[in-house]
Amino acid sequence: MDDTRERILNSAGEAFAAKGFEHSTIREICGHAKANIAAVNYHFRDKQSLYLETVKAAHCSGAELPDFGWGPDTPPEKRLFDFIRHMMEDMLDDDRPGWQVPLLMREMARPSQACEELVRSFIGPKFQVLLGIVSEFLGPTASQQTRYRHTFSVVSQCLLYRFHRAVGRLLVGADEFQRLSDVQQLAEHVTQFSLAGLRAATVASVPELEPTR
Amino acid sequence: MDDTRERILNSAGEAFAAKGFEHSTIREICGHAKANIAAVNYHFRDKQSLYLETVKAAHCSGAELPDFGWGPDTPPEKRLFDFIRHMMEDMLDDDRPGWQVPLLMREMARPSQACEELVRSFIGPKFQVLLGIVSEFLGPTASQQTRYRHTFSVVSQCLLYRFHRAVGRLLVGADEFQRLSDVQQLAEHVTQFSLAGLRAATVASVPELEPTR
DNA sequence: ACTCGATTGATACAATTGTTTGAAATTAGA
DNA sequence: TCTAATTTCAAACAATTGTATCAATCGAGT
Repeated sequence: MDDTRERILNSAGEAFAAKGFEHSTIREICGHAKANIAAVNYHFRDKQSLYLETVKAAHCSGAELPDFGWGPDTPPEKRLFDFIRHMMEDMLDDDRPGWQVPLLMREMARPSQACEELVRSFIGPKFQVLLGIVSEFLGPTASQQTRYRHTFSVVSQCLLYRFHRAVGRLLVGADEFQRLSDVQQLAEHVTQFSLAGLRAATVASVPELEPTR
Repeated sequence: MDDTRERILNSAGEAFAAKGFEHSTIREICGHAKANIAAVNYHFRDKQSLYLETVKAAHCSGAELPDFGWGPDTPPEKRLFDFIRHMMEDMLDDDRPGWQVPLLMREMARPSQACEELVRSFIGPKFQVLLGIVSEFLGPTASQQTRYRHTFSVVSQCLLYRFHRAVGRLLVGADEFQRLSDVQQLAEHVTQFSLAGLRAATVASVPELEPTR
């Protein structure tokens, strides 16, 4: 029965997500998992490999690309909002069970060896979806650089409220920051802000079609 | 002669900036500073206090609010661009001497006890400047929440290229990401994108001027 | 029931690290 | 020059941590 492996993986996930790699000790992980110290050496090789397996498990069982129920006639505005809203929910909903998302956030904040596969199999696909949506706004004439820049401009707004939470709280006060982090309102704001930016880029790239739209 | 203190502070700054708090050892710091191990106990109290002093020194001697030479008639568009451009230069210019900025970036990425004063005396003032510029666009009727949200939307775009550099490189390729990180072009893009978002908010807050879409 | 591989368990090991200590050396003031 | 405070130095301490060892235990196939 390979139950021990699972227990350790789970306990390690919690520990790594809560306290990071360095501050998590094998003894504590195994203690919480009711396993022997040597089990981590047997089932995994060492602490580093255990961490890699943990990250891998996180983005496998973790949040997957959801089916938004988009049809071919779903307007890009709605796609953009859905995507942003989904991303916000994933990142900002704190009282959600599971260590997976927090662990991935931690890995993103200070990338290690595990980041490469994380991007390839988790972040990358999502990025491509957003890149597609953004490209619908920019049109076929936009350069790849332009597409990238605008996509980054959109995601960056989502990332801030998670990755600079501490700074945000100190800047505007904890309670105000909490209010600002309301997923629905935040998604609406980011969508509106980004829509304007995207449409402006479209206009700018086709100078002869100036304002009157 | 209190030269040893300075040498240790400098050496510690380099180490903390390069490898972080946990991976920097007192022995290595003192070795590089040609000081005795016990000197850090004598001049500072312990490793933690040394780190706090290092961060403090970083944002004191580090980048200060520059004089942009703005006059009372400087248009907010130019102020916005100047601010963004300055922020980009501070964060993205890698081959600049000094460990100060990298250390502050590290502290922002994973805030510790030192973050509080960092925000108060370094980030806060800059944030207020941008908040003022943004408010010029939004007008006096905008709520405080709206001001905050738009300010965050602007800064977030700047932060991404520094704090998610590793992910960005993996997403679009190292060379492409390098090209995307060109300060001048990037500042222009973020300014354009943000200008559109800010102007759209202004329009939206005055419903009777709705665009005929 | 027996055997062999897989798994678990208690313990020891080696290395690192932050911190402390107390004596020596240096410096500054009278 | 003498003295007292400041600063440096080498060494050791205590605690932690990842890893390795090797015997004990378990489980399934024969």
